[in-house]
Amino acid sequence: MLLKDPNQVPESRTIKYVDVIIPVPIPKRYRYAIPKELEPYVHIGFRVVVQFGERRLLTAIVAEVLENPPEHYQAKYILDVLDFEPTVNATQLQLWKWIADYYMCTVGEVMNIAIPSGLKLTSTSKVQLNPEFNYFEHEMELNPHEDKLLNHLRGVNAVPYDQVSEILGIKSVYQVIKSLIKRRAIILFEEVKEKYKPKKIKKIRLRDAYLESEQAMEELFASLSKKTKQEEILLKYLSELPVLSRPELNREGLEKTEITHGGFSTSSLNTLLKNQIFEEFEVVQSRLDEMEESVTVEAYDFTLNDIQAGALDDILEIFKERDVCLLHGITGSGKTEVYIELVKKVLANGSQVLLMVPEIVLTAQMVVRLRKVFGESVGIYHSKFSDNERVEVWKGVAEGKFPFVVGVRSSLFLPFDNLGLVIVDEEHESSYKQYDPAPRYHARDMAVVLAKLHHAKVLLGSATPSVESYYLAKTQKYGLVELKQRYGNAQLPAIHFADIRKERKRKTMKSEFSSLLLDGIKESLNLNEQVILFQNRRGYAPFLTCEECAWTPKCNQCSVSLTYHMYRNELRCHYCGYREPAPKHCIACGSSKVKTVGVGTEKIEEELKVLLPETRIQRMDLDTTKRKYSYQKIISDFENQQIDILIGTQMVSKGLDFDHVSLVGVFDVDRMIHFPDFRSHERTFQLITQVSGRAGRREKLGKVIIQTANPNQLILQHVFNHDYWSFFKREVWERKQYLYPPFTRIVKLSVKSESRELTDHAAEQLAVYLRGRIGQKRVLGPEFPVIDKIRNQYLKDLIVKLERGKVDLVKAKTLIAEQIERLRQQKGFRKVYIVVDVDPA
DNA sequence: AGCACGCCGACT
DNA sequence: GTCGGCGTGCTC
Repeated sequence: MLLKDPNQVPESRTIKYVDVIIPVPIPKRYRYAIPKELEPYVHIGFRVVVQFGERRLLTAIVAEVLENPPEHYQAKYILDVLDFEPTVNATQLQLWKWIADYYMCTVGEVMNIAIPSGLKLTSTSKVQLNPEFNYFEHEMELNPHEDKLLNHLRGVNAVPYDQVSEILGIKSVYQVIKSLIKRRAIILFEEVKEKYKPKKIKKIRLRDAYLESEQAMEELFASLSKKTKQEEILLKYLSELPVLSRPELNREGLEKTEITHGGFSTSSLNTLLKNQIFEEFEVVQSRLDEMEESVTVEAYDFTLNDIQAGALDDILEIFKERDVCLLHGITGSGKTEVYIELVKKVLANGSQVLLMVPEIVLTAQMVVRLRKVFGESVGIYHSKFSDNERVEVWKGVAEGKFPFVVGVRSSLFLPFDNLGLVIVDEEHESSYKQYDPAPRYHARDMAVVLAKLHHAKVLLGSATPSVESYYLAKTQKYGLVELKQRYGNAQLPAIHFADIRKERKRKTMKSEFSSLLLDGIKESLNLNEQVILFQNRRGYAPFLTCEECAWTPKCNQCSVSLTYHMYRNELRCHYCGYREPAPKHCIACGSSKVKTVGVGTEKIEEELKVLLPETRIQRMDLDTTKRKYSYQKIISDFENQQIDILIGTQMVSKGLDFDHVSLVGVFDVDRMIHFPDFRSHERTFQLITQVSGRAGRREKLGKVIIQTANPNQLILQHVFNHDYWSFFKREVWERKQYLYPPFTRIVKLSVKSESRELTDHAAEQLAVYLRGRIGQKRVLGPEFPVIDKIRNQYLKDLIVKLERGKVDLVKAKTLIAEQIERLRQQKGFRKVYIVVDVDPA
């Protein structure tokens, strides 16, 4: 690619300009000039290459084309245009802007996560010897570094800029390079390359000449009669592809690997190619099909039952008047089928559909199902996809190949141009909220915004709707449809509580297992049924402690204890990833009485292996599912009853349907209930209800055993009765009392720095500013969070509560931003970083 | 964010 | 004196 000098003076009178979005967290607008010859090719949404600062090249998106030059500076020129079609359409740009404003970040930050990095360019500076430079004439003027670099460059083509410091063995090389450029000894240039490469497969086919007549083919065979290897290859080709009877198949050709992997000689094939009997060609192949190849699922035939059909009608009716509808359907009520019918209808109208699902629900199970119904028109957007795969989905959506997309959070940003419907499944899931990096957006809420931009409808689905969404439905902002019966009239599972306080007193506990739960497990196993155990904490134990001196290993960089992981016998920090071997003796006093405290999935697994030695047990948590397909492997093993008991974290609670699970056991609910967060009750209700939903299918009644120190807690009673409504009423009452969402909007500000004192001072100062401008009562804190140091950054939080309907949100956010700016202007607080999280999860 | 510049201590 | 560390300011 030829790059032009950005500072070159324009030859012509009228120049156009562009304002661009650059992938950088700077809130300013940047305006560039368009060179005359590129002018016809520059349009809104196109990618252009711009120089930003002295050394950086960036991929920018054209946000606006303008007639007038900037007033106070000389604009640089755009260096190149990368597209013939817009990469980003106008609606996407509107969404980006909306998100940047609402979540208080820059459009550049939105761009950064919105487009796959394969659509961005990498710019790597390279240094090269100037061929016109005569080394020997100037040898004496050079300092040792300059001399060393030039000598190195004489042997090679070009060297990446970052390698220069290695070559010279010094850190700051810029002076050396600058001086050499001045002497015209070297050239510094930027090499720009498109990162996305389509996957190509090599194919071969017969030259057409041989298919034109039987005679040609006979002559070919005759010429090969003594060349056995080559003849074999020809025969193989003809047997795989009957081109003699159907010559049109020759266009398709055969994959080269089919020949070479079939034990045929590569060199013979090469000879055939060289002698112009075969020809080689390449086709672009999609990477997207690999995921499903291993999975088989029976045909997915269904008809909606009366209740589902009724729900569908209700939804359609609601959509006549409202844009958003909440589908509250208890677990197992068959929401997915309702979605599918709805999607069919919208697609038939010629509109696009986006179905959003939380990360872990999007498994091969679901994908294969949807493929069965919608075939090639479904695009899948999963977070475990490589960047190249993402680019393929992106392009597929843009080209209209995928009118229907199933995807995670970030699929919101795909280049839809005609959305008719967005479905957000498991709408309550907190994984729809992105925390790091900015934009800290909520995909469910942004789905509503996206749909509005497209004049499309939104269906939110959940068995346990978020309090916010259900409140909006109950106050008539959203439509509401409820599915209160399980599909096929199955019953909701029966909930039992194992009172571990009583069992401990009676000494009927076997380590972490109550007798009620253990007997339940045995009973299920005896009936050849499966069991799911839920413990929402990975590792073996959350910490170690010395019985003699109470010493506990802590993370150096974070204010947490280290979690003990048995399978590697190491201690790990779940916040920064630090690992070290587990100590045999107390580091403080040398005692060997180091004990684990608390319970994680690993410990449950280990104890169970001792209690039930013959049983096939599998653990499913972050540690066992890191590889791309390991999650699916576990799921399919469990489905095929290769596993009797599945122990896991939240992962086991989501969206999966198993036919033979009769019992679900839940550990440690009390910790969940008493977690210090205004959403802890909501989370507990959702999590237990979701995981309970895995128990029992069709005619079989499932059973759930929850271990708790106090079965009388109100929230557990709501769970016991499967009573969402009572849970909701109580929760709404509390939130109204204490001014939490949906009655307020929360903006959380986290102050971060390398020193506790600095963080503390900055947070206190910020609180003063905010109270002065926003109002005393609206600002809570600052408070040190429970974990007040992560990766050597000290944290202190402030909460701003803005009453719904009373406070002008836009104004309030502007005020908040101004106070942050005001703080950052102070010399002493330059090293303080403030994270703004709007609507924190 | 990244990158350059400038000012400072600490080494040949 | 130069090297590299860190604080500061700018990027069209």
